[in-house]
Amino acid sequence: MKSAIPETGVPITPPAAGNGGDRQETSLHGEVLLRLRDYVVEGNIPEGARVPERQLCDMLGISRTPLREALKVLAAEGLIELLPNRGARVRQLSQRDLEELFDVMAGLESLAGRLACELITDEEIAAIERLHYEMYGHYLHRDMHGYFRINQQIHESIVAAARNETLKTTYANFAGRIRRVRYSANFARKRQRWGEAMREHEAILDALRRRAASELSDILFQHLRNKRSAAIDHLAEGQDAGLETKPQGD
Amino acid sequence: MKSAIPETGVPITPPAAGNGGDRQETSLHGEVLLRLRDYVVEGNIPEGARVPERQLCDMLGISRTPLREALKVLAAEGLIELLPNRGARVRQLSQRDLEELFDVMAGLESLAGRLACELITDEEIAAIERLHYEMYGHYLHRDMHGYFRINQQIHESIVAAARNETLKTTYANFAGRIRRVRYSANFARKRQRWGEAMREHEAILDALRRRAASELSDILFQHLRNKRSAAIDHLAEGQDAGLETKPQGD
DNA sequence: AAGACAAAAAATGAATGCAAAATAGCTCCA
DNA sequence: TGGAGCTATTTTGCATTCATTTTTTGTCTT
Repeated sequence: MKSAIPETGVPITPPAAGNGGDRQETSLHGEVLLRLRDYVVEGNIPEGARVPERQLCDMLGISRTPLREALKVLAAEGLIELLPNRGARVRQLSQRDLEELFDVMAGLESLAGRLACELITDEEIAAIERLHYEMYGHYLHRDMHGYFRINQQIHESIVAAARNETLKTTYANFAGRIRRVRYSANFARKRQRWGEAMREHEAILDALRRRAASELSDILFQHLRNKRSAAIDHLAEGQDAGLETKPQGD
Repeated sequence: MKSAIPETGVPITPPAAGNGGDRQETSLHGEVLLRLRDYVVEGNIPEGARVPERQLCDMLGISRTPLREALKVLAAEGLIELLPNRGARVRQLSQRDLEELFDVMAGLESLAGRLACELITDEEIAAIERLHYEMYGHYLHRDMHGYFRINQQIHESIVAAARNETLKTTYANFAGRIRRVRYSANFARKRQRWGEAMREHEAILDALRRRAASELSDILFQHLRNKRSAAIDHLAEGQDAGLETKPQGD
């Protein structure tokens, strides 16, 4: 068997027992969609690898119909590619694709900041401040993992403060697309960039406190632009060195 | 028959003859997707109306499998809703939904402007200038339809100048979602707003000439924000007056 | 022995079939 | 006469089946 998929599969619903989780998710195909999306996003399938439907069906314990529906949706989301008569592959992101994705993310966060300034409460800002100082602590301790976790929380808080569900959903979609590279692009050794990022975050917080929408928008865009450069650089190095974007646990 | 769909249906492929169009689009489901998307976007199905699968199948001359795949994709795109066990409905956009969508569009155009400033050529700017003056002509002649057509071309040119296919696709997606309301939201009577819009467009062009990215970003956002207000106002009036968003030809 | 052709096997795309859920239609009762 | 409850029809969700297309494998030719 030349399977490209590691055998991590667990059937979706223990064949006929009540589904243990309280997730009221109806419809098999919806469940399949969630499962498959996570499965792809988390990098369980090698990029560009062909993914036989049958195998996924066996893995998920379903028939091809709902699976194919889910695949179509994932393709529309940009996570996978569907080649006519030749099956599905995990979409391979070129450097250009990544640049584009980062830029769109930058635009979305920039927008989020702008909108957030309109209605954000003092409490929300205070919460972000707390996250900021927590992140600063991780920075001082050189705790990369903790830093990144809080960093994401800050950005998500800003998106949440924009009070725009459509934006939030779109943001989450794009975040999912680049999640795998994001992991590997933690500019691990770029100490200098790290310091820069901290300063940028201070500027973000400052602009947010003053509700300076336009300014915050600029800062966020530039911040993400810099992140993009760091990620692309890191990735390019990694590729040159032959390092694959290996999936790594959360 | 209580059909909600007007009988405009033409089978996708003249049953067994070679497909007349040179559109090499393979795969029935892809064709169905395009057809159905247009069909929905153009407002052929009343909002919120239930749409039996069978009827769409008959209309398109296909079986339910590819149709359902297309429906799932359209749902993921936000054009329709899929209620479990209760079929598909054309998504009804609340006023809040529209506000959110307009804001996201504003963010995307704002981003497009910012990016465009980085690489746009003098020729591209000249082309936009030509469009601008053409639009100005329509403005002077109070030719609403022509004005709007060129207006869209200008905005699309800016998005194109951003040189970001991902952005372009995303933009197109959102544009499709609000297309039906856009038509009806031509702030038809708002002469004052029209003049404002023209002035904003001049500012856009000015910033673009100077490649003033940040400034252009602000102007575009504000421009779209104003458009949003006009659209929402108009729509609210229309609803009060009981005017439905009736589809109108291109 | 290498490449080309052909047949077999497998995978995809779409249609059909079947069970469960929802809607409608109808009867019966207050 | 109006409404609650039950039955019948329709509709949805998923599995299965069938027809093409692709891929693989084996053989033959040069």
